[in-house]
Amino acid sequence: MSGQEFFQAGERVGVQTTQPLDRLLDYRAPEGGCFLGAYVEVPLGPRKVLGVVWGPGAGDFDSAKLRSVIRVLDVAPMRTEMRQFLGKAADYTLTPMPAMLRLATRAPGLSDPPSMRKILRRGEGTPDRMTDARRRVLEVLEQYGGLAFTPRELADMADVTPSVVKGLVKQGALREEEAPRDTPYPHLDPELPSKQLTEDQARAAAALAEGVRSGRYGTTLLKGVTGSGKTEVYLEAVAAALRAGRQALVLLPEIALTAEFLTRVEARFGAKPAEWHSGATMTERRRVWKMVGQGAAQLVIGARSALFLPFRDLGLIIVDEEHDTSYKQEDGVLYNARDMAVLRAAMCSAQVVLASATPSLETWANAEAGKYQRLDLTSRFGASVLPEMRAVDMRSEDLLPSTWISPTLKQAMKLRLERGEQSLLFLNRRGFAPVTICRACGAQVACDHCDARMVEHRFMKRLMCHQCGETKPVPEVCPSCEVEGKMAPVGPGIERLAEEATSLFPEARIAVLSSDLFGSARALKTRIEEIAKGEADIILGTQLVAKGHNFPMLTLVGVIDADLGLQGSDLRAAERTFQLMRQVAGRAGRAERPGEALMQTFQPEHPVIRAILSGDEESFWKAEAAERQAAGVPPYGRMAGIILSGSDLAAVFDLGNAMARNDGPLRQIGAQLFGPAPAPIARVRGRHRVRLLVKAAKGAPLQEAIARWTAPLRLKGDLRLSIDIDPQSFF
DNA sequence: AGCACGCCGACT
DNA sequence: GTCGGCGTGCTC
Repeated sequence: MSGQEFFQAGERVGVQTTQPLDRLLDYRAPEGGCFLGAYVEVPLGPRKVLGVVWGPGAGDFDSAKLRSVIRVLDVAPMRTEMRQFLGKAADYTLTPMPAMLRLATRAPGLSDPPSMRKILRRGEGTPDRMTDARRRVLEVLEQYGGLAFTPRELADMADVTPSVVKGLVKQGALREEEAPRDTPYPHLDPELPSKQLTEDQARAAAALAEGVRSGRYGTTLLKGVTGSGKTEVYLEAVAAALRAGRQALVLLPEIALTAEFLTRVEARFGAKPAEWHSGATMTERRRVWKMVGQGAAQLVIGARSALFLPFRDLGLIIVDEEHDTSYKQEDGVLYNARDMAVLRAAMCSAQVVLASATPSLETWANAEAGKYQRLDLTSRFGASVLPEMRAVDMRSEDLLPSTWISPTLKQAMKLRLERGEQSLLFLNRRGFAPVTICRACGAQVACDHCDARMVEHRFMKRLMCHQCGETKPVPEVCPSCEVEGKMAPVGPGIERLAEEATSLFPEARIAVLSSDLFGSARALKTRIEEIAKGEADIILGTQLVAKGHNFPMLTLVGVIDADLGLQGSDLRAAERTFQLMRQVAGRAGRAERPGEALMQTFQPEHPVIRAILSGDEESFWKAEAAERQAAGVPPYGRMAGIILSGSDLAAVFDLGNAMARNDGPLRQIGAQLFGPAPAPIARVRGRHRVRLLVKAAKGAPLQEAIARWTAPLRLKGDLRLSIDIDPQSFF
């Protein structure tokens, strides 16, 4: 490895492009030369493509055919640590480098010259007639000293029409200038007063700040129940990073949570940070990407893809709600943002904080093994006890068919209504009914494109496939036996539960929180705020409600089906159920009122249910860890999923069988191979899916073996293969 | 990823 | 004869 940082014009450079070529291509450095890591535009066949100067050229390509870099883009070169990070992430996830590079260059207009806009400053001239409106405009400029504004901003601030501003320009009282459109983010001030921290919080904050000051890599599990003030604590770690002049990144699992979070950041640091998520506009994304690279964005709040932003000096990554399953990217490049955060931090000597009330077993085990530091926040504001948690044994409850609220739960809800308090019912099933069945022949309505059953959504009067989004009307006639009027909804969905709650408590104000009932994150946020203010008596929610909202009037949580997720072959089912219930249960009694959590279950003696009710988390984790260790599954073993797909089922299976026969590389590392078997969702959008599962010992070189195993394959026709290292979901 | 090249079946 | 299907290979 040469330590060369700059390449003279005409020198050979190796360029990594975003095109799916799994190797570097040699080019000549452009006129004026280029730096290592420069983002460049290069000719490839008849096209111009985006690339990054990855190193010196290999020199194995005919000089006569060598072409030149077209131009160097006007952005900071990619840092060495970023190239290393992308390389390691590619190796780990078995993702081709170009796909990795595409993740890191997801900024619109990257190759465009910096976009300019018109701004106005105070000019030399004085207007011939000084009107009231004109005076106001000039006063605004005076007030802000040397600052300049766009005509629009200036007109708004002075409360005049744009024509007044235009007039002043004509008179020479205002001067027009061209300035870059992408401007630095406002300065964040870590010295503004923080919230008063409890002793517990202050101790944790100090420990995190010390880690940040060390300037070294380190990962900390910050564990604290809902309401223990995790956010306040890790914002102090952010403050420490800002003081050290380094950048910080906060990853949030859900876009819906960012708005509330931005307000808290503003309160602590005096300005809003940069925001990175799929909902942001093109202009905003480009600004974030460029400013992050220049160090002109000190703090970024973002979704998992923010990990691939070109930070100039990243000193801290917070992964909030680290156990959240949405950190796992499930299509395209398959990666887990939590693990990639740790990798990235290791590459740039940053600290990672994994915050959660209910950490994933992986994180818990890493802390247990001493690989991560662990900080516990135990005290809560107000009442310092967990809610009272009880199981409702559904075997002895007297329930009418097609109803799901037990008399015990109903009684508890009635009490809350009388006291003017809120109840929350949790059911992780969207729609009205999960299954539509024919009472004549027993057939279930399935999606025409996938094998998933279709879910009735009564509010839109249609059936919907939660796999592909396909909808169709509820059939009058059975598609299978053609008998009329026998189609019936079976099982509970959140909408149906709402119907039941309405009939039980006709006077109550009922709010339903389900992702498909809201058009935008904003609408959802507004509704959540209304509910927090007390504008609902009964809240019905899916997964959404388990995500850390504060409802002060809430004193009862009812889990409609605690058994959902306990059964099934997913190795993380028990963990998920545990996390979900703990988190939902944590909602109750956040303010002073004592809370109660009721779990409806048909198996109250199940170890998971018992562990949750006992309130002893450590014993749950230890039991679950022992079970996983015995089974040799993550985090005590390694797994990878191989999904094969294609339109011809037989061809997909043939490929799977051929792969299973030629599993030499896997056997060499002592790995086991399961399948091929139809993937749990065996058909998606008309494509058949077959799954192979690889299981290996913890220390085994799994990626290397899979790479050797799959490398010789030539995929014919529309066959596709995707590799999922550390699969999260088995669906 | 695109795009050209090329080798076979179905037409003018 | 030639148009066009898409399988195979190349791009510095």
